[in-house]
Amino acid sequence: MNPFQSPIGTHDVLAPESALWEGLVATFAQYAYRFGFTLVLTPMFEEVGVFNRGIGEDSEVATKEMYVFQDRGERTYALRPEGTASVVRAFVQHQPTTPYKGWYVTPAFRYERPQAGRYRQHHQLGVEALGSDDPALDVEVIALAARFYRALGLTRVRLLINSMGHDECRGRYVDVLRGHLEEHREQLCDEHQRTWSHNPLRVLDCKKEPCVSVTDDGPSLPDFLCADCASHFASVRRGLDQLGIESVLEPRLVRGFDYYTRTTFEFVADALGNAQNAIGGGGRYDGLVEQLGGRPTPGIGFGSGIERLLLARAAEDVTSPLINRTIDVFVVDTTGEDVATALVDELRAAGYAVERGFDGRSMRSQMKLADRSGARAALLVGPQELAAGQITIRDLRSDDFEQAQQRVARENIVGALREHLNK
RNA sequence: GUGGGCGUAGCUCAGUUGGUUAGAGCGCCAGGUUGUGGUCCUGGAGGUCGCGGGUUCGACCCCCGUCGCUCACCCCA
Repeated sequence: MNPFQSPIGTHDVLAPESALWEGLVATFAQYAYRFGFTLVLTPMFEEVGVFNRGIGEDSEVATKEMYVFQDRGERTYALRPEGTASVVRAFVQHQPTTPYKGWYVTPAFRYERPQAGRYRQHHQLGVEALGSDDPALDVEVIALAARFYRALGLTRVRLLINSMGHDECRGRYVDVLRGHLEEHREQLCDEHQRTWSHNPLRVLDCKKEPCVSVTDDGPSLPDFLCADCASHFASVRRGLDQLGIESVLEPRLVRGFDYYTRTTFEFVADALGNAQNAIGGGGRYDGLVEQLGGRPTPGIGFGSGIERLLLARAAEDVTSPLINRTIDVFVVDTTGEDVATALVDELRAAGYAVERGFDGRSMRSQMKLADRSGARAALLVGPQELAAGQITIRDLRSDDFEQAQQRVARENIVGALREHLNK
């Protein structure tokens, strides 16, 4: 066994799998750009308050899952457990003009026991839109996610949606819910018998039978929306309908972070049979900017887990690569005269992806490498070519030795290769 | 944090009641073809059998501990 390996719950990603990551991120960048979002980069760690103020001091993530540490200056930091809080902190710090729309891709860290689709370091891509409470913006954010998933080739994805209202709606609901839970507290599962009073919304998330039936009979969140929130929610749903994006009202959907207000949503991949089938989620957080010290500013965003998106693609047997990472040409040089060194440089300058043999390997050996590289053509330089000032272009997709290769003058190689590859 | 399964070559895995030098397939390297890949043939490299302790004349195998992987609960992406 090696003395070192990647930490628990983390993974190295090498080719060819890494090409899927590249393709996924490139696709997301393309869609974010189309939707008017610009890239935002923030530190991977923040003062711990940035995170636990927003997501809730006593949420699961804040209490037991954060990677908290002290630096040498005895400041207390945490590795980011999710993407939103950092972007909002940066928004408050720099005060860009609104509406501000940023997209990101980032690792996220949570200290938990790993299992399928759940890691201590996972990766999210997402967007945040700040400075507008227009329901059309909610629709844009959700549509971006939906269009992106479709571009990945995912078809068995459902959108669950709910509205939590603003503080007052939510407060009234929580009061009534707490009352209901108190009446039926003996019927709750063991864990929630202890915690129902502290955070009643969490009971809605519980999948155990007793809690499910108690909350089924209880008050429903959408019934408590004020006129404004109800009409906002109706507009969001109407906008989604207009775009042909199907959404399923899920009154129990409250999500894990405390900062959510009004629109909340979650995308689940039905192809993932296990419990980790949420591939993305998000919502509005109209109070978060203020909580992090800014002027009252509404906002909405979503985040999506890269690992789960890839698992969902695999589960749906989607095989499109999203991006091509095979090389174009492989240079085989058996002269020992460094012909390849200048040749590959010239070809690369012309825009080709080029690999070559090293270590003075035999022609047979280098041809094997050429084949394995996936290159469409090999360029051969041996003593004969060197003496004649020529290069042999060898087509690697052909099995006809005579037809498959031609000699061209060294100085015409770029043009000849271009012509050859275009055939 | 709790529970199940599993740790043997780069990968996927065999390994007899505990008995000489731990094997296979794939992959890798070289050769057959001193200038030609993808097929075929031959050869080679590569292992502290996760780690530590114990039982035994003898341990990959049995026992204890530990670390890791994995799956599930919980929660989430």
